[in-house]
Amino acid sequence: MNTTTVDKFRMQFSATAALAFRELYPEAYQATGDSQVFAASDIAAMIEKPKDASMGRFALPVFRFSKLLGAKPPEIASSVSGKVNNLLADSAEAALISTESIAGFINIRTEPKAQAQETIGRILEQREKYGADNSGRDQTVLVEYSSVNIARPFGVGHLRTTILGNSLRRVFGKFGYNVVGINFLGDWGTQFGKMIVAYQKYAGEENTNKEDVKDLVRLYVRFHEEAEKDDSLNDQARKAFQLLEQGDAEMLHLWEQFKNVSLKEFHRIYEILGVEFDVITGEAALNDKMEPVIERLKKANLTSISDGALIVDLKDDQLPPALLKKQDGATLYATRDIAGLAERWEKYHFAESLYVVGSSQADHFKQAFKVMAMLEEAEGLPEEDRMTGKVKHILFGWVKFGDKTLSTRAGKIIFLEDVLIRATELAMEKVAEKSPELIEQSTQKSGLGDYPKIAEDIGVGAVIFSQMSVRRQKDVSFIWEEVLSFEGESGPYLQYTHARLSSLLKNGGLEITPDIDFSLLVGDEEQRVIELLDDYPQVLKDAARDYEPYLITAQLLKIAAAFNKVYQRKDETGRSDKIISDDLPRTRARLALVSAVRTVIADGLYLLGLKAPEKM
RNA sequence: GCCCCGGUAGCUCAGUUGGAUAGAGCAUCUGCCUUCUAAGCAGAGGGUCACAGGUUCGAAUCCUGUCCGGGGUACCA
Repeated sequence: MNTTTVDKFRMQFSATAALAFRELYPEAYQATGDSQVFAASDIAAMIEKPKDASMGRFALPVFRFSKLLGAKPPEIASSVSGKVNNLLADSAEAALISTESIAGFINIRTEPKAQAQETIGRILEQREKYGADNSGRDQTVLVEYSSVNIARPFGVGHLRTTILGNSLRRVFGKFGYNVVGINFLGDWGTQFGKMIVAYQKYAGEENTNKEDVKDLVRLYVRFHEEAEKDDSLNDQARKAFQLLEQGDAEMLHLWEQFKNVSLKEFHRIYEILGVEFDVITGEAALNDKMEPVIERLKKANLTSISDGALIVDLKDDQLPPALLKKQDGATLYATRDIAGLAERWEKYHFAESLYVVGSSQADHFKQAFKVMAMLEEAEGLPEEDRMTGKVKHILFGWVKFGDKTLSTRAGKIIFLEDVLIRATELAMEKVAEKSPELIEQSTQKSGLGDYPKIAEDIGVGAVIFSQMSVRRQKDVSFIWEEVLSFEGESGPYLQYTHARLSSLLKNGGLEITPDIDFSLLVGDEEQRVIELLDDYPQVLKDAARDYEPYLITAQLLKIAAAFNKVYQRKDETGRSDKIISDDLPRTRARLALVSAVRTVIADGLYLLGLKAPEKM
């Protein structure tokens, strides 16, 4: 199991503090025993991070001991802090931590050299495995994401699920899970009836190129316009889908055409985004899986007919019944997701199955999960055979368009590709301005057109970052000037820092080894960087626990900022205090730090789905 | 109506398992490139944490109510 430096020190402090309490307050200790509040493990659990890093590596607030010990918090903090220091002075590991008390808090500092040695040593040894562990071994996690609709545009609205899911897939992989990333395409349903009707009616007069997704989208939009005026079109669409579901050859043929054109297009976009899947399937693949589940539900007496539709009454005032079949007998979205739940459980027996889908579908997933829970209950399955509690809806907010020019064109589709192209164009301008030689040397071209790969990496990085810098639940504002900003908190800022680190290592030209003089890394700025690196493994765990990759984004920004501070530092005379200098031991120590920072930033960028350029 | 989510600096957001003077970025203003990438760094100004009660030694954080915004509310997905 991977432990961090601060964990180790925290345990040492907690054990010593427990002893200090015992010796200082023998009466209270007698009364409560160490199984209550004075056990090292209880104290460890109370430890928190100081508001400001300069106050110490970690802290113990003692307010809650006040009543029990009949003393004021500052007094307790002061005496316990003193006692701990005394006890530590006698121990073998004497000087590794020290404490001081301030207004009810005991602040604990770690000895800088030890902190540096432990953390940097660990990163240099473990490299890209730093922060990884095996806690997920032999367990399968399914992550469903992207799940775009066939024959519809890949719009910016789909960006969030795609980016978020791709990142979660990688984060779980870091912990040794067998992760299965699933792209569950919306390739079935009444919408295809609409497409088919639109195609049959308008393809001729609109001169449609059926190989072009944008043309198909145009037909789809036209259908909705016409249906506004003529509701019978919707009936025709439902009819067409019904025929499709019954296996009508002509309908199937058209459906396959639409599907192939879309898939080709999607793969191109995924390639550009660097998004990967382990399984690409779709609702249509569940066609023969729905009846068996419906049969199970019927057998369990959970179904009923309401207004001519086949439903499951969820016995819940908060949830409407789950519809399995419409009046006309055709299936619905819920039917397919329920069938999918059953199928995936049977196939994978997952530890967790995550659905990365927008918050607007919260009720839909509650319904589907509830249906399965009721079914498992009714069938009396043993606990280990139930998926209940293992399936989760990983919801996220909308992508909002705050930009005025866009909102006035509300309803108009914004193609993701156009966003990516614009970002890449801007990145290219910037590269041309800063490092023109990179464009001249560039041999690899972008999938977006005639752009050098480096411009794509940066532009796409900026777009991905815009989706990964905000908490999941929150709506994210899509504001062109912010998405395309390459300064401050941005993807390119992280990438730039990575390029700078890479460049330093190259210029240094030294082999990076852990046998350096760690006492050369005890400065405040260096220590700040090292502490943030030390926190990284815990951040990864939190990101996995909360399904929140943005935590990684936030940590990388802190690390990059802290490092850039070291990089730009000036000495007393106002000269810049360089990483690489004539002082060989110092250069070696600093390059070891550079190398460790680069390892962590590269790893984090990978987990977020951004490229980590060596130069830019 | 009911249910879910959100409301923190001019803007976009962190901070919400209760803790120490509420933090970043953008924008505005002031500095810093003859040697390691200035896509950077240093600094300034900018706050009724939507509002009102409550719990607590301590509330942006927990509870109750109100207001504002977004979403959902069976035959779309």
